[in-house]
Order: sequence, then structure tokens, then C-alpha cells
Amino acid sequence: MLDPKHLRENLESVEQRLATRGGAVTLGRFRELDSRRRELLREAESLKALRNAVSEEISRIKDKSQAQSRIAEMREVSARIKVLDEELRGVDDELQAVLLTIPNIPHESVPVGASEVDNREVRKWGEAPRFGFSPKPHWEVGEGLGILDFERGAKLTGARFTLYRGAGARLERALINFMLDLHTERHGYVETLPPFMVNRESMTGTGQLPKFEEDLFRLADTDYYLIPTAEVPVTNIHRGEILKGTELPLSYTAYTPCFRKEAGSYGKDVRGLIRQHQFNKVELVKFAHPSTSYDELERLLADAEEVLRQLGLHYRVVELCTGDMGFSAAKTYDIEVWLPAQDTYREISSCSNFEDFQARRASIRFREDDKAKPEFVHTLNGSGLAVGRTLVAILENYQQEDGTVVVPEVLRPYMGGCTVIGR
RNA sequence: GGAGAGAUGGCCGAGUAGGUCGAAGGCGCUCGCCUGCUAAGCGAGUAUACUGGGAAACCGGUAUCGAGGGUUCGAAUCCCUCUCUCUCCGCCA
Repeated sequence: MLDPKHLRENLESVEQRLATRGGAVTLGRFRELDSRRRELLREAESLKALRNAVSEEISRIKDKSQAQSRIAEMREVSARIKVLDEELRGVDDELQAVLLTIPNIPHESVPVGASEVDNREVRKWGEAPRFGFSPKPHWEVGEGLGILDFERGAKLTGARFTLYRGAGARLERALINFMLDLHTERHGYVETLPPFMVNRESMTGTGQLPKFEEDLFRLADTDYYLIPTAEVPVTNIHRGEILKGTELPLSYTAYTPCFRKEAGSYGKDVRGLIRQHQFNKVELVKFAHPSTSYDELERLLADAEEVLRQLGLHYRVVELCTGDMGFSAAKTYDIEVWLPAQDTYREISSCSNFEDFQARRASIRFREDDKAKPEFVHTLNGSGLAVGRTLVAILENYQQEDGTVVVPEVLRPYMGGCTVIGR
């Protein structure tokens, strides 16, 4: 959510900057509601001030029969207040609804562009492996080794669900443990294991609701939703809290499964593990001081990149343009891993600074020192990494001509010493 | 799932025959005094949001005693609904 005061005072310039995201954003409705709200507020509050004063007067009168005329007067004032308060509530609700659907303002460093073709490549690391044969896509490698079973996944649940078996299941688990250990032991994150379902307030706090309900799985008999990313529960850990300035930045990591409807992606990535309704992810989340949040973004990005470096997987980092960024983000880097069978890079992590956009929605603040007024923190998060897609990258990049897959060295301790996955 | 108890400021904790309660008291914290140092002691201060005025310091108004609604001139106090916590029973990994 944007700061209503800032919005009020900079309506045109905000409108222009939001327009760079593509899609029309008109803030006229905001202006109407905002000024109506303040009108109503002024009138209702001055009547309440009157009522409070007179009520106090009445309380001092011993003989209540002497107060009858004042009481009658106040009865009418109260009735008027009730009408004003009702209208105010309606205006407030609509204003809130409008504010919740306005996306974040892109940071000034973000390249302006319409779609992913305008994203800017920041750097590349490593090299694409060379094969003396034609590399197979991961679904063929995985099925060939009997470690990925797409048909049974579909039987158990439906399309976009997969059954992992044997070394496949073990490899997924090894990746989760490897990532968590790296981030907690080397990068200083606190490990958390949050609920995989959250309530509406949490989804609103990070920006999934109210605008993106159709992307979420919702439980039929409660107001609980399956999390689409650990960002939601972990960022909401401090919802409604005032943190100490000295304890910032707070860095958390969490492994969770993620559940997404992937509505609107029909026909996209229908084969293999790339786009599933349920997938595993290790997430990195930071609560940062506003003055250093962009430094923290670079660090968080480096922490996510380190996973791929240790695994020896070639990747590149791109800076998303205004038109390709998510609703809540002020700036986003994507890490894209090389997939040889598709001859392309695929997103494996998305690292963003949300500035105070989520913090304002979720009311996450800090105090510079004991005397200072609370300010909103900046929240950041990034995948560190998407586990299923990392497994995809390993199967494709480490495959051998005989269909076996070499286990990257850093994972071997997590795989019981296994060096090659064979049949 | 059944029965009962509770939810007050950073924390603890008063306050229920409605009015002088944004709320006693204590702890903590901040500043000052005192003190050879520390402790103790003394004094003052110590919520948040919205809103009006002001360049600002700041001053005023309104709201907030789990959340929402109701009764009333007036509600932390009365009524209703919901949420959460705790205890006991049942069930269960």
C-alpha cells in the first residue's frame, strides 16, 4: 500500500510512475474519496467534541430533571453523528479497497519497459556445459531413472502434480537441507518453519489479496489459504509489531511447499516440473532499515546466487523492467539458471525489495531508538532457491550420455555419499 | 467435539450498582538531581492512529481497555456476535 499522504500530495507524478508498469492506473477515485473522507471526519469529530463537553456538563448536574433539555439536544447530535459515521465507514472501506489495489511505485533505478524483453541482464556466472550428445529434457532424464513419476502424480491428484521416488525424493530433500544449512550457517539467516496455511490478513499483508485471489488455493470450510510462497507467513511474522531499530536487519529463511493455481498458464510448461501446483522452495526474507534496504537486496541476491555457485550451475541475473515486475515490488532481480535441453535460461529465484509497501499493509514498524516515532521497515524476499527447478537444472546440466546423473559435490554428504544417480 | 475461565498501556496489575478513566499502582525505560564508583534515593517524563492549525518546535480535536455491533446524553464498565488464550474431559499424530 502506498502512503495516502504522499499520494494526496503527489498524485500526478505517482500516476505517471505507475503508468510505466503498463495498464491504466487512475487515481481520480482516490482523490474523491480522500477529500470526502476528511470532510466527514471534520464534521463528525467536531460534533463528538461537543457531545463530550456537554455530557461532562450533564454529569456534574445533580438534579437530572434540570438537564432534560441538554439531553434531548444531545440525542439529536448523536443521531447526526451516527449518520455521518455510517457514511464515513462506507467511504473508508472503499478508500481502503482502492488503496489495496494500487501497485507499488518502481524504484528510480528500475529500467522502464513493457515486458520481459526489456529486462536488463546484470551478469552471468559460469558456463553452459558442453555435451558430446544431445541433452535430454529433465522429464526424460527423471523418468528414465525412475525418480520422477508424472503419470502417478496425475493419478494421485491431477495435472501439475508429480510423485518423486527413490533418489529423486532424496535429491529434493538433499537440496532443501543443503540450502537451509548454507543460509543459516554461512549467511546468518534464522531458520523458521511456518504454517503452510494462512488467514486473509496475512495474505493481505504481503499483497496477494485482495487482488490475486484467483491464484490461490482456498480451503472450503475456513478462511484459510494454502501459501503460494513462504514470503507470506514469514513476512507476516512481525505483522502489527514495532521492532527495535538496533535489531535490524532481521533475516529469516524457511523451507515450505508452495501452492499455486497457475490460472491463466494453460498450455505453458505442461511437461515436467517447471510449473507445478505444489512445489518446494527455500525462501529468504529480510526486515531492513529503510536507509540500507537496497544494500540488503544486493546481499540477499548474492546469498541466493551462492546456492547455484556451490552447485556449479551456470546462471545469469536480470533486473526486471517496470512492466515485468510484480504488484508489490519496488525493484526485482531474477536469477535464471541455464537449462541445456531447452537451450534457455529459466527463472529459479526472484529477489525483491518491497520498501514499505508490505510493511504499511501489515503494519510492521521499528523505532530508531526508545524516543523515536515508529517508522515502517522495508521488507525484502527472494527464493534461495526454488527447489524443484534446482532439481531440474541438476538433472539437465549433470546428465551423462548413458542416462545417469552426476551428483554435484556439495550434495553428496546429503545423499549418503552417492556420486551418481543411476537406475 | 463437550464444560468452564479469561483477554486492560513495553510488562505486571487495579478498575464491573455506567459519568471526574487514555485509564490507579508497580516494574521497566528516558532525562535531571544526589553519590568517590555501583546500588539505593529524589524529581520529571514515558502509547498509537487519524485529523485541524503551524515553516518548524509545537498546540488543538477525535478514536483506541481482544475485534465488531447494540443500549445510553454518556460505556473499560450493561447486552449480542466473533476471535484468541488458559484449565478439565473426550479424541488423536
